[in-house]
Amino acid sequence: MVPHPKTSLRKFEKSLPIALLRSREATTRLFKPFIDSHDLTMPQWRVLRALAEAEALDAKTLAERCVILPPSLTRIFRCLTQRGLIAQVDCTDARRHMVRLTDAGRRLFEEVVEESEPSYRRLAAAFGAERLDTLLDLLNELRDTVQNMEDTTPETSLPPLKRAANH
Amino acid sequence: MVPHPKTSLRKFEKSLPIALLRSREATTRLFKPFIDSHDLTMPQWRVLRALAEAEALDAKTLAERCVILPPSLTRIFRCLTQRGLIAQVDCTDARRHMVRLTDAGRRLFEEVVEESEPSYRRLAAAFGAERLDTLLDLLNELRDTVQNMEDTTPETSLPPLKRAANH
DNA sequence: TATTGTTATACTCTATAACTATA
DNA sequence: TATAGTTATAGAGTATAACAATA
Repeated sequence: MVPHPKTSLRKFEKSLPIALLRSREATTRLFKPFIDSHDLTMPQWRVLRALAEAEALDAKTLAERCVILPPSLTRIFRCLTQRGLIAQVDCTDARRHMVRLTDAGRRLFEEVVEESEPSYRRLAAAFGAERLDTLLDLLNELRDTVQNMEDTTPETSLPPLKRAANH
Repeated sequence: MVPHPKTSLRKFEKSLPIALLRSREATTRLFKPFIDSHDLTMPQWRVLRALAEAEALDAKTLAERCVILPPSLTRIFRCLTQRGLIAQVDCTDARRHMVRLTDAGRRLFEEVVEESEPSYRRLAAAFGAERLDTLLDLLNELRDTVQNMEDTTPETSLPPLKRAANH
């Protein structure tokens, strides 16, 4: 007898933040070994991935796209630069820290993509390629929806009293 | 002139782990203030939420459902118990740490739910209630799919060489 | 002997404020 | 004056191994 009441799991599974977290945890578990084996952390990998699809990006854009706070990004820049995976790019606005992938960075990126491709294909096959596409669209649209809500909502109708976190 | 190349964002948005992360970040931003204002962290909140829908749960089940590692859960138990929000429950298997919500814990849970309800409704209205439901189903099914893949996949066809993380 | 959970430890990320430099 | 990024700092989560207690 296992004391795991499976009662009323439905409501729990209907929680959006939790469902997102658990799904992410599952997919991360699937792909993280490939990232680990190249001594990369997940945030570092997101930065490489974002840079792989753009000439160069500045810290602010990367922070937003990769969901990394500026202080973390500063450390990641330092680390990836030391490893020769990214390099700074001159920018007309001297305040901006623009970076790009080096050749070594691009090689590493493509290596990881290649290695993880079979797992991705097996997932797409098991889940259904079209459903995966639907899911991705819904996820991106959800994000847009929340952003629009924030943009169009007067401050006063936002949460009660935004206190400092973790305290 | 803003130096944010919007080129080829499509591929980046097609990355499943990243799309999940960014969507979660957006929805978390929406609901976290309500959690913060009651001096709860998100993991603590997940534990309360999971317990709100079950008589009592043991640490292992909570760790799995809430995506929290056992050492973190131990700390969270200690904190929530000190605050009188959860209490230990006797279990026939003395190895298991079973906990339940106290009355105070349930009151707090319902308070948070009530306060965040308007935001949830606005999100459901803006995104579409049915699409939200579709999204939740897809997320839960994705998780199941990954789990099945892991269960049915021979160890040997798994990633190349699972080295220790962060090193 | 296997399972459950706690402790110990190191590292990373999260989050905020304060500061510097540039526009 | 506003913006971009870094530094500083505190705190929490992540992850692993080792240990204790129970089954």
